[in-house]
Amino acid sequence: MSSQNVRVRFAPSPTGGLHLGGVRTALFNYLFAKKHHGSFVLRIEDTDQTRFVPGAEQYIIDCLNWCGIAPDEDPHRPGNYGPYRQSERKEMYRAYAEQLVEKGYAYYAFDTPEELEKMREQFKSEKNPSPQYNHETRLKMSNSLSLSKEEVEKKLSTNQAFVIRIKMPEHGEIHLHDMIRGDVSFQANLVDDKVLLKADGMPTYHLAVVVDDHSMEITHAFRGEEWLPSAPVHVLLWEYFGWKEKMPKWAHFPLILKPDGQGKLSKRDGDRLGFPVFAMDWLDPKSGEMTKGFKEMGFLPNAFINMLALLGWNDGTGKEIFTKEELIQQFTIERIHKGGAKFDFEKAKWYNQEWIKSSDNELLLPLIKNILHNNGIDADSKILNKVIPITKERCHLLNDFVAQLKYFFIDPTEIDVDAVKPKWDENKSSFFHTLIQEMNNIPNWTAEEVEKCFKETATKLQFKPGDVQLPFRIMLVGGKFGPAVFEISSIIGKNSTIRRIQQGIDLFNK
RNA sequence: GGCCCGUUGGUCAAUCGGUUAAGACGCCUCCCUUUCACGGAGGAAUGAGGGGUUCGAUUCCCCUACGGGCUACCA
Repeated sequence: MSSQNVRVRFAPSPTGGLHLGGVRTALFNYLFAKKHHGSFVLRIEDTDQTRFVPGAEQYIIDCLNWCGIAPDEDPHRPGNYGPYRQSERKEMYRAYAEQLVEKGYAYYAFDTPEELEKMREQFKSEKNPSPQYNHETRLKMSNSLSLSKEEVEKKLSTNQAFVIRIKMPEHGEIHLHDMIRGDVSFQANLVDDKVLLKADGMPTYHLAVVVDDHSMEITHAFRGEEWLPSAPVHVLLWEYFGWKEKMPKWAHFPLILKPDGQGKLSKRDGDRLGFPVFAMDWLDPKSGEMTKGFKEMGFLPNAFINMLALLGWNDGTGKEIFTKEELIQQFTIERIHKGGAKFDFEKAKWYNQEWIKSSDNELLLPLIKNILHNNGIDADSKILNKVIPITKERCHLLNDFVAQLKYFFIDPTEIDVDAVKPKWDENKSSFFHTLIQEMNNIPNWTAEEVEKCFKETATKLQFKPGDVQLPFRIMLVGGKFGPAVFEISSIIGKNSTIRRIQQGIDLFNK
């Protein structure tokens, strides 16, 4: 295979927020394309007009952009294979479907939804709870196989609604080579006569995916495992159209599962367990409901894709932190797992923390500044530059910076009184009074000077510095956390330090 | 029910017939630190079950069990 012309596609339907699993599918496509110097295309599968959600398409593109895996070709940046929305390709599908009917590989079916329902009721049994439209039942239904030529002509000429169904063979096996799973085979007669063209003239996924992958010259078709059962239909279609030689190589990715219980991870699980499932905030235009995204939750895009890539894939060395470039370099479809993986938000946060720790100030500063601003704190960049490096190892999420940084800019609003009060007495009170006086005499307000002053005062009043250091920290910070106290004191300055000590004394004396 | 896919610690997972069955997250202990974290050192914890094949199976095959997906004019 020539590496030059690799073309892969991510083909979501614009029906709502972009799910983790969707992003990972997009990511694997992207990595594969980039590794082989090929093209990554975004195709919008909007053939179900009843499920169309305005804004969802742009949202998907926004998500991919945020992740840093923007497509090379999409509806806004078309290449030579447009249109990139299936709704705009509508005309071509009918001709292909008709072509199949002519060749005898498909047929017209006139059954109404009610009739289909009736059939399913009628043939339903304990042994067969969901009867199919297949070689066993199709002659009992209303279609161009069961009806006379005249009847069919009449229905067609009177514009009676119809669909086109594939006529699955009654014998033989259909083989498929999956890059992850190897050979997979299906009994042809066990697959039903799937609808190819719907009554509204739109194709179903089955027709569209084959026609479009062919006309867009897709070389590798990657999708979630949920598509495996219908893969034989697609393989057959490639054959029936006479395109078998150009059929893309397949790979079906394992599913991302719920952390607890079992089943596919859904948006509901995120709501229930308190973590995001969508890449970015999604505002449903119909319900007005807002669903949290990884971005807004405080994830770095590189951490997000790193985490996703390692959910079901690894390079075999035990390495876990990868830049996007490293992922592109190391990625192979064959090393993707076969089994589904339960999503673990704790591990996801660990990835983010690793990325925060190793990210440069230039990258972090604008993001943090913005988050602080949204929390009512307008932080000075000069101070932020000093303070981010000494607090970032404490943050799993970008939003954690609010708590870790707040006290550098404003006096603490919540003070952990309980950590001090039990051991607070007259002597400590007077120590801090003295400390204020001594501090007033410090000419150069540096961490070293503050520390020296603090310890000398403590010794002078016969305190072990450690006994008064915790109250000092709590006065400045509000709680038992943060970098070295004297460092903090030096950064917030003499005035703020003294003010907070005074406030602390007042509070603890109460 | 049928079809398809899967199954190594709580979770993510390495191993491509021979290992004391890696590593990571989480958890626990200790060290560093008179805060929290980072860092460091330890610890508990894994091959679903049964048959084969083989000198030797986590690894290959079969069966069972379990889990998941699909079974729409949705993708």
